Amino acid sequence: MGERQIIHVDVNNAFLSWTAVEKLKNGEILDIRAIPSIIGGDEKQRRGVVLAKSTPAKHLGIKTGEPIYQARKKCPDLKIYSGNYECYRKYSDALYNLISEYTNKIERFSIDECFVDLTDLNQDNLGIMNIAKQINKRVKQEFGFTVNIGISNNKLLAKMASDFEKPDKIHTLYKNEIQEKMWNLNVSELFMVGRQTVPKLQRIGIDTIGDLAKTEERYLIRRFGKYGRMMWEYANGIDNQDVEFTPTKPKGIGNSITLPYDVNKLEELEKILFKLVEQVSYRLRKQKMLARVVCIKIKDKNFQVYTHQSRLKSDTNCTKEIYLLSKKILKEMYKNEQVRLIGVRVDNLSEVENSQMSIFNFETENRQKKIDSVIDEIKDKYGYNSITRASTIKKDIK
DNA sequence: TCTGGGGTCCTAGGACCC
DNA sequence: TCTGGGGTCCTAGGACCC
Repeated sequence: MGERQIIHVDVNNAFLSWTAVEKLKNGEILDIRAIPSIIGGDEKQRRGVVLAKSTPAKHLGIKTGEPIYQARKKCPDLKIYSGNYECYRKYSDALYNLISEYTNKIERFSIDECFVDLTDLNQDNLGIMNIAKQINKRVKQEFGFTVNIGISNNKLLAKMASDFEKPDKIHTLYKNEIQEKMWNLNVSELFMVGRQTVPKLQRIGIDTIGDLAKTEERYLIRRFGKYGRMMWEYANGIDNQDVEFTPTKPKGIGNSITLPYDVNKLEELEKILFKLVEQVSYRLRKQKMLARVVCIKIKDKNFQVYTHQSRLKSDTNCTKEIYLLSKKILKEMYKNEQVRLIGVRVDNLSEVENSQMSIFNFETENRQKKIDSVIDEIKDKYGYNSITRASTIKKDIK
């Protein structure tokens, strides 16, 4: 069995670039990629974090995920734009369709990243490089945004390679290049080594990816468990995971919201919770899936997060049933704190086909099912917000 | 006007069973 | 009668990713 040929395609500053392209298409003169600018959430709604930044903004030290007010301190005349998920979806699909012309073995890793297995094309390294160049060039010409492409024989190395110098670059990271191109990097650059782990590694004398690679594997396993093994393998460029090109079913579906102001009334939280449940169960039905576990998350005004979960009596995707359990969990866990964020997620999902309906609530479930499907149809036809349950209309939040 | 939202995976501890 | 040990399931929390 020969080596696989895998590339990782990563859109440069995706949300920001896509917004820039859309603006240019709509006749604006200014290319926001050329000035210090960010895509950010709504500060009035208390969602003011940096979601994407331009290269000039990056050079001023602005980081993704940081509060906008902090970014503004670094650059007082920073231009801030809001996001538009539908627009992102459009460009993401366009990119995906372009790559589909080469192979269908594409794993959509996120809205702006994908892995592509090009092994079946029977190309040597040079041939793969030429395909990468073609994709890179075509995306730029046909859509107006740029991508980085990483090339290697497994996903991890391809992803690491696409993260090298940006934007609009192609890099290889074959096994024989690991030492030269990857080992000198700071260990924080390694995929899956995050903020919490870096200081732990530094404390035991590991600063670079090379340091990690040369550390005894058994020692890392003893210290970090499974995660230690993974880090060691990644540092050594070992990764056997396949490109998952058949879309996989979700393991869980959640919806949470940071509230514009802190809330400490149970009835008010319940109303918000209903909206969240309505959306979660709608998406669950769209996936033709059933849930077994409901989990409620609360973040209080001090950013303390806690969760409580409970099992449903039987698998369901019925809005009312999921809501009734959600409400019960919330009531049990709620200690009258000031709530900043509330969320609900369903877990332990299964496909609708292999489900059993509980005999005991067959009748009520049947009636609820009809209500759900009628509401779903209206939502599909006239838009998600065209209809909601009467109880939530009466006293709208806010 | 200070810190989003959607995911996946892992771990630790307790309950329970044989 | 001073109290093993393996296994599974469940819950809460936390790490990481984009």
